[in-house]
Amino acid sequence: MRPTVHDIAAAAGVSLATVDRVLNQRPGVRHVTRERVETAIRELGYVRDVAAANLAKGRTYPLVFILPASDNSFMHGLNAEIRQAVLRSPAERTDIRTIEVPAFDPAALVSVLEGLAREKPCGIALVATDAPDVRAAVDRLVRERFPIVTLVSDLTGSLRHHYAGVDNIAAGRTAARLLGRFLGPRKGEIAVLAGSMLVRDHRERLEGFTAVMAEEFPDLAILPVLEGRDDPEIAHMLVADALARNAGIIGVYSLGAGNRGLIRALKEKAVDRVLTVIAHELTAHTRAALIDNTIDAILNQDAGHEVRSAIRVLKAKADGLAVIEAQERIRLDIFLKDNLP
Amino acid sequence: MRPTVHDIAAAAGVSLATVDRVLNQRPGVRHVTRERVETAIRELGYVRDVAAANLAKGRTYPLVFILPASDNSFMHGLNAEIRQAVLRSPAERTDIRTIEVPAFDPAALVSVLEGLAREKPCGIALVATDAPDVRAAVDRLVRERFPIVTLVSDLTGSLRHHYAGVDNIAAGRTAARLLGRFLGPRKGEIAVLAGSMLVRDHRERLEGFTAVMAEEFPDLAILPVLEGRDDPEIAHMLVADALARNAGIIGVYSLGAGNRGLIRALKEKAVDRVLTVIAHELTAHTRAALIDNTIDAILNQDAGHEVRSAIRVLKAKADGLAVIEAQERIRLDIFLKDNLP
DNA sequence: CCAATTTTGATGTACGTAAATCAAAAAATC
DNA sequence: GATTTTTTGATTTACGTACATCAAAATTGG
Repeated sequence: MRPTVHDIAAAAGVSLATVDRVLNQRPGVRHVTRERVETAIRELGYVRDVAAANLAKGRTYPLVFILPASDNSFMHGLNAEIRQAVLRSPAERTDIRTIEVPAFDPAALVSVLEGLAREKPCGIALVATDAPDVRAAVDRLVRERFPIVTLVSDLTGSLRHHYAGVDNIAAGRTAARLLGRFLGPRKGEIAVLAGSMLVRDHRERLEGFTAVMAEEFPDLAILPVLEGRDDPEIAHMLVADALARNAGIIGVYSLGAGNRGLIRALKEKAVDRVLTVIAHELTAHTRAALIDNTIDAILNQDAGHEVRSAIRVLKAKADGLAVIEAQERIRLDIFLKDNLP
Repeated sequence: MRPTVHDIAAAAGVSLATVDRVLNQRPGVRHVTRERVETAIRELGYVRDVAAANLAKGRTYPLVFILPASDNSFMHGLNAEIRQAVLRSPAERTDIRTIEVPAFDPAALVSVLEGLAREKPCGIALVATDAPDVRAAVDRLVRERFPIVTLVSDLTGSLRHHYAGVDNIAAGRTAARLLGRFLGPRKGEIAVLAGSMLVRDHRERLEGFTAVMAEEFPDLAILPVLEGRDDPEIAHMLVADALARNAGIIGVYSLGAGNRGLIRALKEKAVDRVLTVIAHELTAHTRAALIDNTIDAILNQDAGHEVRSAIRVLKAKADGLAVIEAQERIRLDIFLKDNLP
């Protein structure tokens, strides 16, 4: 059986109360005694029974999720997964609150973060907007010992404890290689549809994409990026226009949201030509398009996994426990029509 | 706050002891009283606090993993993941034992399964060998209320509670489409290297592969399957021989283990020709081959995820709890050189 | 060496559930 | 209606930890 506090007390030759004082870093223990207890803990390999501790403390984990108020399928999906997590709250002892902030608005995000310090959640997950002020606010909270994870979009260079999202540079590189290999020896032009170059994950995807294209597929020329603002209408307009004006387009990489518009444009304007299309995010629309061959491959991040991972990591950090690294790696899912879930 | 047994007792107008009798299906409760308690449970939305219950019971979960004694990278990896899980046992209250049985030997597997009934584990995970006797043995154990999950290789048509592994037909189909698309307009022959057609997962991969090849890539002809018995030496010999004798081979699909031999053969015999190669299972060898362009894509199943999933599912079944379906779906990972973990 | 202070021990209660015991009440049997 | 049997209640202990209180011991300062 694993050792208990009683075993530690016996081994260290002190009382239960003293062990408790050491374990919960309460004052009133002489330095030498504290060391004696800590030695016993190490030697017996004691690990606190988190379940029993939580029971005794009546502990819950108040968590805050901060999301951009974006009206696209992916954010809706992310929201839905958080609601699922809320349903599991009783069993997981979590108490989850979500806050919506205007998208692409660092100031709003910062003010929410500042307000949070007072309400003392035991963990914060946020879809980061990449700005110096946000980084500073996050770093401040981390220094005040709040566990913080970034979700979907990272905040490189900040002190956040963990990033629950995919490697977007790798995603862009993967998209490029898939597109390049699928196109084979053909020469032509590639249209790229993004949401906004102000968002870090989109910038990174493009960066990875152009890098591999330049290195490995010199016969494919990347056209200037179309910024669809993750809006189906704008995306439709931009793509339809590009296809109408440029007959040399043989491939499309859609690295953001708004794929509904892209798909409509492809069906209207590309019936007579063979396009190879790679898009991000598996939704009802992209799934249907993959099945009817309008899209050739979908790169996806599993929002459910991201949310569950963020919660696990925040709880672990709050308890000062280790996480299973491999379990928390968010994979880049590649879907062809054959391996759809 | 979530309701406790006390609340149920008060609501149903019975004592704590009676609630306990109902909850733990102990005898000595009149039918009408039992119903009154169950109604209260439903109306208050009571859910047993598993952590507290386990604490009170001093419960552990004795689990058994039954694995084939195969000497290949994948099985070594699977074993390593189980050892990792053993290290987490104290925190997860598991008590994991692994049993090795000769590979491809239904009789041995059956006799292990029969022996298990006496030792009363609270859950069994097995890499199934697909045979009627095995199915019967599994069904018998399920009827005796043992939670059972198949791992890596399924036992279709049996009563097993869950399958922790990938959809191998989908894997084969995906491999075919990747290979077909990568090869583009080229015509030629495809070599297929398998472990053994006696193993269900290999049969299924081949089935999916040939189906998509026939439907969508009629210009590619599949050569007779090479059975390498998951052995690098045999694989090397078979592939080297095939390449030497057939100049028309332009693609290879390796759907089993023994890729070390395949890679060596490719490097020796295919320096002067352009081959497109898809293999299964990410190991040190396949990873290196992917990076140096010997292999074009690797399909993988995450052994760590499979083991953790099997454990979660077995524990949940033992407690009669629901599992998060999406979390337990084992994905088919597709790795190009750009998205390696 | 005494007093003041700090450190330690002993003990009890609590968390939500399991499991056991024994007495009391209710129902079924004759 | 008395007796047996079944059902229910009341109470206790336990799991491993947290946390509080009060007394006792050890240490420190003067």
